Amino acid sequence: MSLAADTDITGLTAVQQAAARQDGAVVVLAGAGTGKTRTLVAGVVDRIRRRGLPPSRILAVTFTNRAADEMRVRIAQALGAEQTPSWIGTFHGHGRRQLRQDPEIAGLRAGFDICDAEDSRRIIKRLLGEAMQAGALEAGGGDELRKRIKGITTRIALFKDDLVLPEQAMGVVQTFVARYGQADAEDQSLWQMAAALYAPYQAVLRETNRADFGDLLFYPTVAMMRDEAYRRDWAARFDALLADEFQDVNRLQFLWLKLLSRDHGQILSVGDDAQSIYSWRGAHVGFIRHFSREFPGARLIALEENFRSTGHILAAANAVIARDPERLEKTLFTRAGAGEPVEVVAFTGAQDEAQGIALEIGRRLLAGVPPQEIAILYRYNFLSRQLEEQLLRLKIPYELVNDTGFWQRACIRDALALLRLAESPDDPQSDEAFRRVINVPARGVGAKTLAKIEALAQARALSLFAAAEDLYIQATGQVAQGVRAFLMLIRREGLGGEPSLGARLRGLGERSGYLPMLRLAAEDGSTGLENLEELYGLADGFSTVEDLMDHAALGSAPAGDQEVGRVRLMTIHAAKGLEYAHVFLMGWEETLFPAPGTANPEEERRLAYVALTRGRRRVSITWCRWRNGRASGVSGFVEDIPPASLHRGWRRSPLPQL
DNA sequence: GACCTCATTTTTTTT
DNA sequence: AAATGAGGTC
Repeated sequence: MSLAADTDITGLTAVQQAAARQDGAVVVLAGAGTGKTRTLVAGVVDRIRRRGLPPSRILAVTFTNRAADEMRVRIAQALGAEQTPSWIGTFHGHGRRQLRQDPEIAGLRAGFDICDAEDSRRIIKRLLGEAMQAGALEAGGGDELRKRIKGITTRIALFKDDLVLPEQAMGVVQTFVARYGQADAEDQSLWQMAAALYAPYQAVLRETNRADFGDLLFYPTVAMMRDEAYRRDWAARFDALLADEFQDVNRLQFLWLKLLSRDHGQILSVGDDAQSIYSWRGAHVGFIRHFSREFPGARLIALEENFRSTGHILAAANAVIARDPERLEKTLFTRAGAGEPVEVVAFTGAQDEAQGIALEIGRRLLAGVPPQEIAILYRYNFLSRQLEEQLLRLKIPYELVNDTGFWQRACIRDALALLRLAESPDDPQSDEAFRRVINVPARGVGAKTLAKIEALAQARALSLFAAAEDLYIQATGQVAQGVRAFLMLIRREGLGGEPSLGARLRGLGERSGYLPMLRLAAEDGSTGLENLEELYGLADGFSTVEDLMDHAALGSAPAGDQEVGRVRLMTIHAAKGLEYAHVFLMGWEETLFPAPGTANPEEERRLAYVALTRGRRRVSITWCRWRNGRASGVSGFVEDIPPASLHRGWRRSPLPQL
């Protein structure tokens, strides 16, 4: 899709336009490549320009920051920046905004921190440890323990996504086992542990004035359910709601939208049930499939003309998804020609596969295909490994598309923890940050010393930082001196003085010894320094520490992410909503994809559908007979593709136009 | 008691 | 890529 066609709001098809102008509750069933985003953007434009609604009274919601940014840019292009609604954002972003205005509904104070999945896991780890010491729980050690920490954390998140309160959790365990689980003993006990730790976990968050991802929307929604006046207050702020990717909303998100739109019933939701791929995050495809049940009188409009792919690619995708019996009936068609059949190429091993793909990409690049028009998609992240090696070997420039990577890197989080600690050293809210940085670089504070600090903090109701000050104030010796220097640095920094956030971060990094430590390590090719430089630049774009921290937690990748001249590597999930002229789908083996023994085989099928429909002109599926010493056949999805649209082996045809 | 190095192992998918 | 665990040294 060219940029011009993309941004031209007037150039809509009749159906798209009807969808955009439709009044009341409406669900637009928009197949892949049918102009979903254009329609949504046109919907916003229509509400402002034709219906005359003030931009400030329109709320549009997406799942990813990328989608929100794209929508904002397109609306700004159509209407100008000053006419662009400020309530365009992700569910988490909106929830954050609402909770920042009313933190007391969650028992929080102004200035609460948002903690991400890693922070959550740290809390669960601590709680599990305490429960084990008390003999209340048995959670094993090592790998076992790590798995359980993760399992419990994700399950608590699923409780929230389904609007389950801590005190209700025990009662719904069996329901959740049936819905998500393998129903084995391990799964059962994980759900039970999650239910048991849910309340203590929330207590820790509240005591340390923090909210996790789920809380951002959970508390506002619960508050709106319980308190009609509160709900009305919020609902009255908006005249119209618009929701993107509606097939992936979970119960919590659905209810939030419903509570906000109940009074006027103005909600335009857009989605494709055939592309619902986030049930593991609590999404229920039923919300879009039975939309009119929840919004009586809702209109359903289907977009079926695909403007993206050629005929064979669509035929393949249609055939794969046709075997999902639950789906809403809808068949994509295109006016573009038949194009090239989908290729399927078999390899003997994983390395051959990676090499084969790299070589083929090399050929296409030589033939003049721009690198950014090529994407390699895989089911699991680990599949990118060997591919990267081969691309490096052939000197093919590539980019790992990984939305959240940057802000989760250890060095970025360390730097931010330093800043958080300097901001409010006496607040227990900063304890997690303290734990993170007190011994990086090494200052001789290990587990035993930390335990001593924690005990003192506990006994005297101090922050860890304040407790450490007390402990070290008159201690002597090499170690104590190093720690004391660090404590004093933080204490001084708190008094402020540095002009910009970037400069403050840099100063802290320098004087805490963090940057010098990285420089020592940099000789063996560490990327930490580059990342930090990027952080310093980005940080200057924020006016408050809070804004910076929120942004870091909510995980949008730094801009400058749209590198031209690089082949893209990503998971199928990450590719949703994107399109490329040339798409490689690797690892299509029956032992890998669909994932064997999955609780939700239909979702794997939809994932295959998403994968196939990313391609505009050429789609190439690869698989190998041996991977990790195990034999496998080709994925069943390949068998579903009509033979007429399938070609075995690379096709040596002249390369089609983009 | 703390810290270093080395090897091992891991992963569905992510806001 | 990063988070562990073991085993050895200071």
